Amino acid sequence: MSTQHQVIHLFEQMDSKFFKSLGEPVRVEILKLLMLKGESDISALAAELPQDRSVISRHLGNMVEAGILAGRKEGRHMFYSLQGDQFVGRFESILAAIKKCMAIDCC
Amino acid sequence: MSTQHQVIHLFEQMDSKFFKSLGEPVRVEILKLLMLKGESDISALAAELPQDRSVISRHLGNMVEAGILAGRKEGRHMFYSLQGDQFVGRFESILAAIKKCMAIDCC
DNA sequence: CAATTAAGTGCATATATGTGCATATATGCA
DNA sequence: TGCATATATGCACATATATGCACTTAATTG
Repeated sequence: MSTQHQVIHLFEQMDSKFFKSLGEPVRVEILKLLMLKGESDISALAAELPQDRSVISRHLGNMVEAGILAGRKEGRHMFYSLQGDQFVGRFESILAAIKKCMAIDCC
Repeated sequence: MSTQHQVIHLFEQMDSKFFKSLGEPVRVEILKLLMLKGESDISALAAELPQDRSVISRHLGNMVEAGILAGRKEGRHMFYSLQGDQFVGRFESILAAIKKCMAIDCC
């Protein structure tokens, strides 16, 4: 078991919106494309995916909401890109918190 | 952007079943309880949650499927516990893979 | 064996979510 | 201004998921 304090700290890091967003395969595909192509607009992403543009648009909105992507508007184009530092930081925080819990005598 | 090889390696680690499981608040509550109380049976967990026992049972099954928990049967009790090492390892693999992608010139 | 207790399953249902089409909104351009 | 392009939104619909109740299955105990 772990101490209450450490567990509470862990679960402050574990945002269900973040995991839920990463739990949808189409969104993960979008993430993959953004890492390979770099910042892209919706048309460029939709061109490589079977879903409708409107669907991609909504998934992108979801990922911005979840703090995974950043959106930048330029003229009539909307460019999306991975929030690299925040994305890494998110996993680092969670991992550090889990390790603290485990270090005690948990599991 | 990152190289295709590294991105592919990252997305081999990112199992949607794992994230989907962690994206459900009730399952996260169960995880929290298991970290605080240690290995527990369904009745003990259900006693601290508003949902029906059958619901807790199904969530526990989901988390075993996702590789988060381990189940151990003892008599008529079914004990569940966090797969601590695997859980940490999962986040470590993902984080390492992300960092390799980021190290290039991505994002 | 009958009764009790723990867990899992079948079923119905409410809600959430992904999807695509049609349309609205916004921007750039001739 | 009129038209084309890029994105977002309203809507309908199919599927997925969470939930609780009733019941079954499994194991202990009288």
